[in-house]
Amino acid sequence: MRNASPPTGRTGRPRSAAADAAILAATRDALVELGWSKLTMGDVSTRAGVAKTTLYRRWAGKNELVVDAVAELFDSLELPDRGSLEADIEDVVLQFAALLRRPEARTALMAVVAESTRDEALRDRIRSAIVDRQKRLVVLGRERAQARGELPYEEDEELACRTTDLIFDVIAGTVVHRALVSSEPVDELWVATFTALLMHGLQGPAPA
Amino acid sequence: MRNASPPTGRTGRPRSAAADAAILAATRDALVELGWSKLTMGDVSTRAGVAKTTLYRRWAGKNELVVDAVAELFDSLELPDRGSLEADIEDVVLQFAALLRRPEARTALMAVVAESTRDEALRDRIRSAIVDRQKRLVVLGRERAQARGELPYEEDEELACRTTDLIFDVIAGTVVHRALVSSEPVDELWVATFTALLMHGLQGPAPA
Amino acid sequence: MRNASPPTGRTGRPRSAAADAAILAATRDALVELGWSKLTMGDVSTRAGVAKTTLYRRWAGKNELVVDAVAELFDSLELPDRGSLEADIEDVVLQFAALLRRPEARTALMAVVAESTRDEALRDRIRSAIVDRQKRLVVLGRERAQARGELPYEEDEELACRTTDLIFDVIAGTVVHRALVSSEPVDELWVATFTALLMHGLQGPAPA
Amino acid sequence: MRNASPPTGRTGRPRSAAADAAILAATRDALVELGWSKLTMGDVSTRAGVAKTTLYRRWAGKNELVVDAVAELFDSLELPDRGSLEADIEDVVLQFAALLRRPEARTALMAVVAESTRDEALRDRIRSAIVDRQKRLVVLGRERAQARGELPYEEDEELACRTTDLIFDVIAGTVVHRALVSSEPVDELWVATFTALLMHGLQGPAPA
DNA sequence: CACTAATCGAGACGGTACGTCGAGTCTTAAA
DNA sequence: TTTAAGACTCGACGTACCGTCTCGATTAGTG
Repeated sequence: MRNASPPTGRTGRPRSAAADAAILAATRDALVELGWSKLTMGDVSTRAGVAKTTLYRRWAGKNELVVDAVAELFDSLELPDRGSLEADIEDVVLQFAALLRRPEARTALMAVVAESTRDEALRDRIRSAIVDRQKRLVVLGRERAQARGELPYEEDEELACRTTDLIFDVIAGTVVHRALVSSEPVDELWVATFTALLMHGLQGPAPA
Repeated sequence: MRNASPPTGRTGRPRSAAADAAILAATRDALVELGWSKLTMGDVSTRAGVAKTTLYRRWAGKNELVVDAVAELFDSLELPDRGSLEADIEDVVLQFAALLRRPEARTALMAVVAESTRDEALRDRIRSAIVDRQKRLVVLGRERAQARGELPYEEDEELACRTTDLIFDVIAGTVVHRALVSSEPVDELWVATFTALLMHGLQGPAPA
Repeated sequence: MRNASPPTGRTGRPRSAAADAAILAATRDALVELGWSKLTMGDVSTRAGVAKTTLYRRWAGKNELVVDAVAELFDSLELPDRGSLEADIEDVVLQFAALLRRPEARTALMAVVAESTRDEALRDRIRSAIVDRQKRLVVLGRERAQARGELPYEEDEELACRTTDLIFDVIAGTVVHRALVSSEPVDELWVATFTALLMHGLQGPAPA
Repeated sequence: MRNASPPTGRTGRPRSAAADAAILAATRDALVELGWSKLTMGDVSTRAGVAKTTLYRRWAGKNELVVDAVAELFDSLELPDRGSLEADIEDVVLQFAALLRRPEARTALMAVVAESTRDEALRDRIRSAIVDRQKRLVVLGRERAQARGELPYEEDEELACRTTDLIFDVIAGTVVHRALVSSEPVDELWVATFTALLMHGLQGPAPA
């Protein structure tokens, strides 16, 4: 998530640390008000009280800036222990849905994914700044469920990893699709139905 | 999927039907070569051998044009009868994954969804041109499975409808997330695993 | 001043005579409201309640249309017999100044002259529709002055002609320059001063 | 003749001085080749090797740009001392006629005057950039003639001023009308005749 | 009376230029 | 060396008119 550092030399005026924070906050504000496509670098720099050059010295462009500005929103997701796997899933799905109701998150997430379809570096940045960071939730949920005896321990390391990825894609993908593509509400009724489906899927015989 | 019709009645030179087709084809070509963000209206009009004004007379902007251009790609999806629900699902998931490997589809789909987060009209257009049209596949698959005895008949009309929506979001969302967000391949092994999960989920007790 | 006639054939629907008048009137109205540069053919056709094709069937373009629309304004100039050459000149200069206060005349005259600097045909059209037509005033004034004994008869035909042209250029040019370039008022005091200058010039010895 | 200055004070990159000259030169070139009505801002910017925005940052539009570009052509007019008022006038009239034979001058002068009939600011700009600047020639000619004893000293300041204006309008207006409206050549014969007329006019009794 | 041929309105068509906006870079002086 | 300020080049935007074209619908005179 870190952006390019000063070239290394130690002399000269040091970079303002406050500027970084101001820029990211300004970016989020602008996303809320304007959305991705109408957000401009000039506007962000004005809001942050910073020159455009300062901004370009730290981020390569709009995409990189927005990924960084948005990524930390996803860090707010947590997995409180609700006592059962089913309850844990419902909880995190509702948190995720709430996050996707924030305009800066919904608009930015889809936009950077769209850009990343033609930009390898951006794809990596998204994967490391967002995807991989949130897989921790799936791993943690599985461990708790195993400790509770709700799920068996999986000894095949690679199979466990594939299952983690699958579950992550099913949960995140389904919620995003429901909220942003189908444009339907992610309410408690729907979450309960979805979670039930997922629970049954997970409790079936071990996948191939 | 139809764009705005000529406002008035019968007089005046009629709109060229050929232009519509040429413009949509040019749009898809441009998406392949340039991607969403570098696609320009001027370039599309040039490729189509059409004046820019002709293009704006028929579509309000880039978003609307691209939704129409891409929507018909999705019409190529079919649900051949493979003899079992599981096989049918695997088949259509692979088709969908193949579609998402086409650059014009992957870049455009996410981009218009991103734009739609701030544009009610665009959201409706996406829903009617893409989402609702492809739900037919889920409905058809369910009917075949019921005919085969794989799934029970559901008498509660509204419940059936909610289930259709859920399954659609799970399948489409998961595949899109795997392919475009996680950036992992949708290969036969993964499809089999995912389908197995889904089958177990469906065969569990009726959802709430 | 006449515009292109129907190709010669006698059959077919004849051109509407009313349309011509409506178009020229609409052109003058538009000149008053918009000035030369913002006058558009489409706007004129709308004002005249006529299709654009009808307009182009009769005039080649904006320049030709405006010359015709404006030329007849200049026909309103007259040379009443005020009893002396000096009084006659003052009278016609004031008339001309009044004409140049009309917005459609001031804007159109200069504009078509500007266009004519690069368009031989337009130059001819201006000369025949405006310049030559108004020289009659100079000729008439000279004849009256000669009858009164204010000016000698000139027997050299060609010299008389050159003198007519010179006086026309001096009067028209000076008034136009005062009104439109220097942007100063052409009031009675100025007219008296100018006429006095001109009278002395004319009463000097015969030019070379 | 100066165009709008940078609004604020001292910070930021200063405007390129070279650009100003390049743009004005390019404008004159374009006027020669294309004439007023086919001159485009985009073309001027290309010729000058400058971005269109740079051009608009300095001039409000085509009119203002052309006035500035043409004004300095008029600065080339000079009043050499030929020994008599009559000879001085003949000389400057011939210079002015030569200037009006240059395509960029003839087309642009009339065009901006035409535009100025509907634009107060442009009228002022023409007056200050062209009219007032060239009146110096009349003033200088009068002073020389007075020194030679050809003309009396005028003590009434305001009357002298009005006379200066009148002579300027007579000379400039007549020559322009001859050259551009009547479309007749301004040759030595015509100039001699015109100058003779003017000399007699000036030597008559003092105007009212 | 039907036929013929040019007219009429409406408005879509391919173009060209408009004047504005944003991207990303560069050049100042100040810190 | 970074900073704020702002001018720079470039390229796309969406609009406005241009002058042409294609329609269906009127109008005459002619056959």
